Amino acid sequence: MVRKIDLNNFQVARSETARDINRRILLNLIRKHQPVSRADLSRHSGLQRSTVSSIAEQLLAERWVTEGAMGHLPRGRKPTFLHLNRDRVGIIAIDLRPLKTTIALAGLDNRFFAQESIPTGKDPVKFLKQLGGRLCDLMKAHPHVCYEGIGVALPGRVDLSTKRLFFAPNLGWRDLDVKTPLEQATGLAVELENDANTCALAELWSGQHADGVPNMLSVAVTEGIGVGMILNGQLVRGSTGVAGEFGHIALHEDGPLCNCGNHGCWEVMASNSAASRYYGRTGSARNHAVNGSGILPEFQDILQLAKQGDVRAGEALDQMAHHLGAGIAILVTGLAPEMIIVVGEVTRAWKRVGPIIEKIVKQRSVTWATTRIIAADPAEQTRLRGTVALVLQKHFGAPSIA
Amino acid sequence: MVRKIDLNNFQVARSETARDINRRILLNLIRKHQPVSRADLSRHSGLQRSTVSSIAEQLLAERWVTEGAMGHLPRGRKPTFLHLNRDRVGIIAIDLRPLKTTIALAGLDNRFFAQESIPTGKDPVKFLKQLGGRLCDLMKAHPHVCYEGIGVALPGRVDLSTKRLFFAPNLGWRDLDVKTPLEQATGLAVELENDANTCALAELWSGQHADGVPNMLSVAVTEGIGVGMILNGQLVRGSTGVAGEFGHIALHEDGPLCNCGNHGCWEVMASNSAASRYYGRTGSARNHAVNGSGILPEFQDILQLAKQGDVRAGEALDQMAHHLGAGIAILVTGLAPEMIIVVGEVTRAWKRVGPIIEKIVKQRSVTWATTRIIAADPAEQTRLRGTVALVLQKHFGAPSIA
DNA sequence: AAATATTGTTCGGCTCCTGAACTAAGTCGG
DNA sequence: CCGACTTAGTTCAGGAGCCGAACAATATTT
Repeated sequence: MVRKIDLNNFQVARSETARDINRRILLNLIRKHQPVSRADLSRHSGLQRSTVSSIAEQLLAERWVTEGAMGHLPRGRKPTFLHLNRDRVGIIAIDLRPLKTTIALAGLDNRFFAQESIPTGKDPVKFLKQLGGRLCDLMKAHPHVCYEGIGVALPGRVDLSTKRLFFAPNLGWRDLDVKTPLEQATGLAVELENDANTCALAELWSGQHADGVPNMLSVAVTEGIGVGMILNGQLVRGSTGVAGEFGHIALHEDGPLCNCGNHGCWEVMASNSAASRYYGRTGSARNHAVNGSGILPEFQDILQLAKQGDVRAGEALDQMAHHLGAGIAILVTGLAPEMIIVVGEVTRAWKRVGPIIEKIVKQRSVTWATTRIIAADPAEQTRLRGTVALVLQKHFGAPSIA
Repeated sequence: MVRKIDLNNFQVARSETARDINRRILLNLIRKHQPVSRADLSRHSGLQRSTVSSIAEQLLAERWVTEGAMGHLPRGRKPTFLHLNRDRVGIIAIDLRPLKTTIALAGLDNRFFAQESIPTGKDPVKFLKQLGGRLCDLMKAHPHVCYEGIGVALPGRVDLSTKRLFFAPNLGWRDLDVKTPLEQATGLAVELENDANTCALAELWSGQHADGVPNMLSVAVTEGIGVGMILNGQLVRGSTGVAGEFGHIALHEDGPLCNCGNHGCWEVMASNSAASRYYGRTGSARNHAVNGSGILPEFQDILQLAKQGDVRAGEALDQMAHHLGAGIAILVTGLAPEMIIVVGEVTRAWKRVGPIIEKIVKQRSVTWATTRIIAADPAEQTRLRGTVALVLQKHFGAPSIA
């Protein structure tokens, strides 16, 4: 895929550029093949053994990698293995959701060695102050970590240039600076990203299905629907950062009214809230409240009921799945990714929902054969892992050249 | 935009890599600012004057650029201007459309200095043989050109790995090797690309509106609808090369039957053929044939009639525009490009069609403000210019690194 | 013990960028 | 008319970094 050089924003190559490029390649190869010897790296990369040694020396000095045990070969000198230095960096991952906010501390190996959740406050300024305090506590509790940065997943789109949150519909927050308060509280660089985008990043950088997959989409289903797009191996954010709002494309012009002002948007037809609505309507009674908190049941309850064999709940899920499939069919037809990963509570009923989606997509998309549709494992904490990837990208991503 | 390094397909940096990168940057700067002095290039690029001189020397030796007239400054030594060597390369551009195939010979400056059209034959093998013969004639007629390659725009998608044409619905060609016969006839490298993609490339590389626009879509409206996507400054081809088939997303589940087997696809609702159908239906008479060749009038005739004030023709165009807008609204909402360029005969009635599209998009897309919708100038031969860009990309595109 | 295989290091040679010094060629002010 | 100043372009030493060959280290096999 040839890219046009952006003459308004490019980097010329300096003497050190080659080293930067090769360093990143080796870092990625070590990440993939660890533990791995210098000689193996040379073979994998095509670089000379001498060059690999030189770069390895630097990486060791910078503590990105460590030398490990000796290997064993049928003949010849034993290789010394290199692997990523797990303790080198700490990344603070934050998943800010409408109800609760999760904070975690991750190492280079994408494993979390601390995690806590707090309820998300309504007042953004107050809450960000509280969150900043929590982060300081976390850092004080782990003083020997070399902190690399903070990644935040937000339930809304982030302005590419100002780095402010445009609008988070389910929080009611608008044009908010999330970055500065957290940076001032912690002294670390903060990277913001839309939650659907972080899901896609998570799958790209640490997914099980994503090896060598340059085109993949995440479909994040909650109260709304957001899509994260990885195309040609990179996140697509569109003009100002608002790409991915497929949740607001019109599926049925005469459908229910959406918050956005239009009728029959995908997320009105296929989100968790839609399922709640379907449940309310299927029977005759409208206020069959389950948890007593409102007129319509929470989506969690519908999942629970369906599992227990409740027919109405099951049918609500089926309807939701049908419309999810209709939207995904559009994505498959238009973008033909190798993979689409569905994220959200709905995956807990994947045995029921998955086949319906598959069926609709096969029916409606000419190009269905090119795309695998996969449910994200809820245990994998896709959002959180994505924010880690967001921070690690800086070191492991392709260098920004030309 | 950080890209993940593809460990199955990467290039390490060698000593010459820096030169390759900087050479491409300078080549692009010369293209943009020509005529331009070495000193100016140094300022634009940030490279040392000595480095610029060294690279310029190479480019002169390779005849990519030539030294032109002296400039004039209020003070100091006169600069010698550099500009692209227009005569350096010849690119053969081929636009293969269902009815006619256009062949042109272009220089580095995107200007065509020879052009001819032949009717497209029904038998692909026979036709490709004939086309190859024509190409040889063209090359013989211009023997002093240094031929760089052949770019072909096809009315169908091309398999990324096999480079074969998957399927061209309006030609009825299926799984066809277009590349080999043309390469054998001419001895030149042949690049194939879908016509919607070439339109997008044309706008990216030689468009008037595309300066510094990394995200843009082309919507190619003919008997069907194809979309070409430039995202993050590069063509998105999807899994096997079939991305962009937005023409086959379902707009109305109960709409007319499409060739693809589904109902209410965008291209059934908004293509040239759709307008012909609307024309036939608006009045009571169905076979109001205009050219006498069939039951429905050609789209050309509808445009003509509408221009002459025919109400039915105008209403058919309005309907078509309405549905074009509905599809474009989906693209704007989901991909939020800076720009969408509409290509096809329909742009000849843009004064009528454009405002309707704008209106629908504003109504339906939350993100409409981020996107300009523009009609391609038919005189600019977007398809042909795109195939030239396809070939030139190899030299002017960002280097494939890491 | 010698031959062979494999890992990892050292070093000269090459490419290429930087930056300072230098040459070339113009304007301007006295 | 001439020297001061300015800008364009070239030359050259110095340093970063890759390559490739030679070499040292270490293991197995004969």
